[in-house]
Amino acid sequence: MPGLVTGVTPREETFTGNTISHFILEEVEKDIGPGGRSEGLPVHTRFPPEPNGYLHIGHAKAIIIDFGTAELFGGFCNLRMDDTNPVKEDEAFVRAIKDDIHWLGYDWDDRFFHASDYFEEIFGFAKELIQKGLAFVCEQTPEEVRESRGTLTSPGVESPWRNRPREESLDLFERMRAGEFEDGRYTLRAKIDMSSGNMNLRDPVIYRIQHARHHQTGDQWCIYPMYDFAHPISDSLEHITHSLCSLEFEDHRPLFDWVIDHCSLPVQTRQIEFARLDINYTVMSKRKLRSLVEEGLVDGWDDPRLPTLCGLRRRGYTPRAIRDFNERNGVSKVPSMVDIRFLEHCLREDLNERAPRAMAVLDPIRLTITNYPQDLVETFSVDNLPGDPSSGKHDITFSRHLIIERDDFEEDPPPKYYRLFPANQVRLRGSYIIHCTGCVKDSDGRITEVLAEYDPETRGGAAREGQKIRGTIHWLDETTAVKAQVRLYDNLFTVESPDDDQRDYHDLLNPDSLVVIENAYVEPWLKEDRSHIGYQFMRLGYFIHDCYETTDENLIFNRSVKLKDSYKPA
RNA sequence: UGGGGUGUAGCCAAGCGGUAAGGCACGGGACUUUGACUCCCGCAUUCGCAGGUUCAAAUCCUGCCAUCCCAGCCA
Repeated sequence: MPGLVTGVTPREETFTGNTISHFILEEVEKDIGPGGRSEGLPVHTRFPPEPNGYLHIGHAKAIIIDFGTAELFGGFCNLRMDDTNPVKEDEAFVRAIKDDIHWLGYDWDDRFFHASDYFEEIFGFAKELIQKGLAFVCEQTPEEVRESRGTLTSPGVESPWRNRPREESLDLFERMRAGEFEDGRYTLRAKIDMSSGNMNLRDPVIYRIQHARHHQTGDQWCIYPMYDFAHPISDSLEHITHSLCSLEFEDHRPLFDWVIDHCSLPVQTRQIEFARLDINYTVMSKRKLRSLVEEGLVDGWDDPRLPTLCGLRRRGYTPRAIRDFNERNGVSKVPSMVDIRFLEHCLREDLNERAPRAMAVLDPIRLTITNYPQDLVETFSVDNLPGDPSSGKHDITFSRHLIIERDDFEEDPPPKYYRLFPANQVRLRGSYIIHCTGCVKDSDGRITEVLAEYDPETRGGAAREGQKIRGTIHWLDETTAVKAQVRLYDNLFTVESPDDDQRDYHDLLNPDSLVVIENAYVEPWLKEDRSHIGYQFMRLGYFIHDCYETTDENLIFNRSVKLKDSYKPA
């Protein structure tokens, strides 16, 4: 089944040829050079998703930076599940996360890890801190912690337990692990600086009691380390030289460094932050995506309107287009909002080069060639990619009754309209040049049929000597066309940044984000053919078989992206 | 007198003391058996603002302004 998971997308499918250069690469270069902090070490990065949701295109940026940087320097990139909070996470997401990364064309070989693999070590480093007098077991309630932390502009107050004897903290910490206390009774806190301007340094909690079953470690633990403690340790234990993450972790870096400095760790991992990807007319937050799915406003996590990787895949986006998009966007620290039209451009650019061409009619009207023999059926062979015989060929049939697009005919055309209208000539792509002789209407005045005559001299669509044909339209043979359902997708939201909008986001949803066309028609070879990158339906856009619902008998196509269209009625 | 970031075109983004790359979008034209593609042309006398240093400043200095992130026992 196309579109379903099939392993790592091969290199040639994702190759972009872009030259990549940005500030992170420059920093890494310095770090591994003479006198650098990672001198002599192989560049080693990691992609650390929390297994609590599906990956979206924002994660793709991180993946491309993490794996891409390692690749550029001939190093390694690990995949690590950041699973330090058992109540929020689930093994079920792991499979999907791996599939999406593989689909993007990256692989981690045997370097798949969990932060939970290091729980024992992390516990040990916590004890080291206690022994060094750099951590203590605190008995403050969550409310007390909050109150004594101070505010952004005023310093906090030290916990009364801050100077508890090390032996006492050590004993309590061991008993926390042993399960002697209920959730929330104690925490382990780093002893740093309650008056720091950086809230992260005001004696942060680094361990909490949580009697919850962990999807990896089961009931082995009832205390779990916090991200700020577990992350630098996991990185260093994996010999990660560069821990690349998004901007909101910038003020966690002093804490990251503190942990690296005070625990006996093997590698001085360096954290470097970059701006996360944001795209207009959509939402990227896990919370918003989840609510769209759970409220049934979209059709699951892989709804083609969503920016999730599984959604984009189903929509017909290619890994190459997504990589190209990210590489061309660049990496910086400027909080940015990228125009979705650039994403679409990258997809078109990829598909234009390799998507087979076919004809489809979305809004059909009959075209009768009045001077064409009643029972004749001709067959034309056309290139899958016009002008590129190596792309293969497929047959199309021609007969007296054809199907064309309703808006390719105008009884009374506006200026500069050069499709079909009475007395005008037009080419039916790949077959004949015809001239329009009129149309038939029903009693309501609605056009039911367009009439034309063909020129037998123009077989194949070639114009006569000196003849200029301005318009070429797509068509199907009524006798062979196959009915299909076509799903037209558009932006999910009507405003550029649903996130900054005051209004309820339900009111910002685009009512036309999905338009289902039940009786479209396509060429018959699409019943059997399954291009994994989809097709260009000429003059309409790029479309792909819906990977889950299409069958040989019941064709369903998703529109990946429209073709550009410079036609603007005067 | 909190801390940490960021300001170059409508949107991304190069630039690293020598006189504003590139892409998207947009406008115009050529070509065209897809109003697609391709190809031309146009699109910042100016880099958040104000001073200063310099022969020379988007790049260095000072001040100001705007904007984003941080007060989970989330990541």
